[in-house]
Amino acid sequence: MARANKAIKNTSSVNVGFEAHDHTACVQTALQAAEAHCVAKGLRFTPVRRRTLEILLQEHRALGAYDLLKSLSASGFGSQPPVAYRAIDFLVKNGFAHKVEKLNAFIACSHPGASHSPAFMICRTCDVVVEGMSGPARGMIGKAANEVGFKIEKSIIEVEGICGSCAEQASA
Amino acid sequence: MARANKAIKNTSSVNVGFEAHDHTACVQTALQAAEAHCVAKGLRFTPVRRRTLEILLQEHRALGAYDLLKSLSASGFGSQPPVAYRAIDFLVKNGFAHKVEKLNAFIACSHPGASHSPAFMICRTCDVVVEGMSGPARGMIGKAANEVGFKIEKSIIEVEGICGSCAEQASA
DNA sequence: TAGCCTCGCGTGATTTTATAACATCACGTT
DNA sequence: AACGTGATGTTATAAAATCACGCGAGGCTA
Repeated sequence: MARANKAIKNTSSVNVGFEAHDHTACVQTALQAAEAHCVAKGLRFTPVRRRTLEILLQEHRALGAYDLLKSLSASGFGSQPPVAYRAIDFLVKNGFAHKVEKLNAFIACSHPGASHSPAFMICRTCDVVVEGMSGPARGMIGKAANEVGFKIEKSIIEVEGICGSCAEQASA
Repeated sequence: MARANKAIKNTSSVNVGFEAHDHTACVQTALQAAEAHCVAKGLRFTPVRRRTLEILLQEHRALGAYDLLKSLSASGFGSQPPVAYRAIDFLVKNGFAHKVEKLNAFIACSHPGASHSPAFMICRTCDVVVEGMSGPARGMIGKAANEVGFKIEKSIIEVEGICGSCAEQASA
């Protein structure tokens, strides 16, 4: 699990770090927001699903399905892949989490509610993933799509590179 | 191999179809261009690598590594995964082919030479993949990256949706 | 030309990621 | 209580990717 493990070494994100960021509270807030959303939409925010989102929120980084599965089974849920994949599917379908295709990994949504197409910046050194926002069907690709009559439904935008802190360390 | 097989049913692309498009010639041209590029750069365009590119060019669609492997072994090359992956790595590294992350599949480059960041349109109905062009680090994500000091090295842009011909069929 | 080095290739084995298929259980409806 | 639906759990398997080892062809130096 080279790639997945590589991600583990980094726990903070570029957004966190200064003030002591009450992560516990922010996780709770996000969970409550998700719960409210599910109630409103008639979705079942079951224990596995809730716990899965909680793990993603706590870790605050992209986790592989099998990393999640490990945590879930440690939490008393099933230990077989479908347990994790089904929970992930639910979260992704409903916008609570996203898949980072480049990493085959999943991350809690940073902009819940805001119906958005996510765009990820992935540091190749520390594997931190930051979610920016992006409108769908934009730029040259949107134009190209129009020209050939292609109707964009979903866009995947992921950029790889080096983040600010890693760049500093490299030049230091 | 659900996803990979699904792709098989479509052999043409939105770019092909009117005139009888001499595909044999266009494959040969592309191969010769690749060969020339390798000679110029001191790269070894070996038989497996050449054949791998040839297959991708002939098929003119995204192929999984194991689809490629099957063709390669049928052509007299090795039958184990590394055979395909090593050839693919070479082609991707040198810009002769691209990986479509969303499909875990590979496709010959449509704009060889033009040092570009590819952008793919993927039809969810027929799985045809069309490569558009895109400058690196553009749009909102480029802006967001600047703001947080993230240096973009490579961008992955893939949009999913429905292509012109599939849309027509659906409405017919 | 012999010795050496590097790189590409072939193979076996394994790891990582993802799905299929099927039984059971909880819940709401009738 | 009977039923349908959807969530969960399990076994098994498929699909995608990598590791590790050895061989051999080509260049290089001596």
